[in-house]
Amino acid sequence: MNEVPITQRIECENCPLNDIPHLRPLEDSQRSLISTLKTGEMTAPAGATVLVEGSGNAYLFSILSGWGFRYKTLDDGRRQILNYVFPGDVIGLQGSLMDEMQHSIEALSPLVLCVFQKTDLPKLFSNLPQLAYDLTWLTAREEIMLDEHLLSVGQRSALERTAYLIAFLHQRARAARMLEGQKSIPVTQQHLADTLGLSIVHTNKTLRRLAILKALRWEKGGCTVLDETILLHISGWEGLPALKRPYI
Amino acid sequence: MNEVPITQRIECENCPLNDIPHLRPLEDSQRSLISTLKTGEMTAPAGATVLVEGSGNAYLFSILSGWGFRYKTLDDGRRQILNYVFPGDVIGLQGSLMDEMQHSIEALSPLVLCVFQKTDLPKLFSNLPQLAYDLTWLTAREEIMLDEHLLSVGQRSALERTAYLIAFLHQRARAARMLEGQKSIPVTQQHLADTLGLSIVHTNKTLRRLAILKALRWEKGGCTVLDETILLHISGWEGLPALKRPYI
DNA sequence: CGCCCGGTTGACACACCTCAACAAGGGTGG
DNA sequence: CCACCCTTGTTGAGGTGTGTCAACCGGGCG
Repeated sequence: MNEVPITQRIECENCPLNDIPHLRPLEDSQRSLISTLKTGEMTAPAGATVLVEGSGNAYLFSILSGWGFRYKTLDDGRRQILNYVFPGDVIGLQGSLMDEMQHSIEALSPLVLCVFQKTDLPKLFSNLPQLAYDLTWLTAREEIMLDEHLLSVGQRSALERTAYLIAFLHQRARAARMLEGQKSIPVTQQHLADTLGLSIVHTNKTLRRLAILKALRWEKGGCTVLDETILLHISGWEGLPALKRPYI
Repeated sequence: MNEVPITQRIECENCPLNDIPHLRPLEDSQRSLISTLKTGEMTAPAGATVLVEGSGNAYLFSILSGWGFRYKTLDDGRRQILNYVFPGDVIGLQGSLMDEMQHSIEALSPLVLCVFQKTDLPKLFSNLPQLAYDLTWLTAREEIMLDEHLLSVGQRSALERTAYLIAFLHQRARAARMLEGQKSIPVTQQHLADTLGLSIVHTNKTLRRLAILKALRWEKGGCTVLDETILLHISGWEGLPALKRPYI
């Protein structure tokens, strides 16, 4: 499933990321430089494993469309979902900077990925300092999200934690314009449980409490946020900083 | 306590970091360039808060000596320790890249910090691509550690988690040459509890179990690892990748 | 039709939390 | 020098949040 043919189809001028208001627009000169680095595209169906822990993959990807998640597993199968990935996110950087990936990535919905060669990374730092800066910015932003997840799993109760997670996914998805047309967040309760560090049964009961509070509605294969204010209030989370983020 | 006088005392050629074998040595040209960016030094006594969540600090620091930790708190006082910082680590990058810090940093032992101006960061990316690359490398490494912490807090049992944390601190401290002369890890059980997401009482009982297994010994104000193999075995952790890491 | 997957619910178990009391230092002030 | 307090660590008893087990439901799909 990692062997999907790589072909270039979308030109960078028509990149779907250009239309997402949450992303800081690229200058034309930057875009043309990026387009020289772009190797091609890759698609992955929902449920596919895009990157595998322990592998030393040769590519760096930027997500053009779709949902996915990063995770690690223990030997006996316990799985921790670390974070979710959205259009504009860069994945595979670990495999490019270090020798191998320390986590895996799986598609939640069909993914379209923009492919770069990991060997171009030093070139990017030498020739495109602004893009290198953006890349570091994105990595620092990932750290901010992980910090909040860790605070959540370590200190918040099941109800607080679940409210936080749903609000987090809602904010990120909305920023990426992925909830237009009443679309819901495409996760199973097992995904949420593995993110929260809770059992699936308790996750279910906690979600029902939030549904009774009219904070969300569970639909087949996903959930829809009805009242983000309640979720933020329950979790005591302030929400993501409203920064225009760069992309590559 | 954030107002310790800033003065330059140590020349970069005599930087204590040069002597730590775990760090990839700088080339002379790099070191001289860094020395032009170095603004001075700052010291902080044990227990001092070096950086505060929500502040937009003007500096970027590299740790020359001492132990510290990063943490976040909830409104009602619950605290989650996110990670520990060691000599060679860079802190304050969030305040430099974004508007403000999303976490605080406190000194566990007296800290000596090397101070850089945050406004020099774009200059560093433009003029010193290798150092910018190293900075990104360090950020990616921080992400790897956070991923493992999250896996730990989310999925591992109290015993597994505690074993992991002690082994982790031991490996990092040893790499930084901070355990020479029978020195122990200078944390209280409250620190460990706040890292593990456990109560202090249960942390105490779990540490005693590990002590009975002869994996560690608790001493006044810290712990000493007696048998790292046991800790790794209990936690099912493979240890930190043995990479020579860069520093700035 | 029948199977499988995802979601729901109740009963019960247990890992971990809270409360509480105490011990051993270390620091400080008289 | 002692007296006192505060911090840190230790231990027991009992409570609870969350896990485990198990049964069932509905829909999608072969």
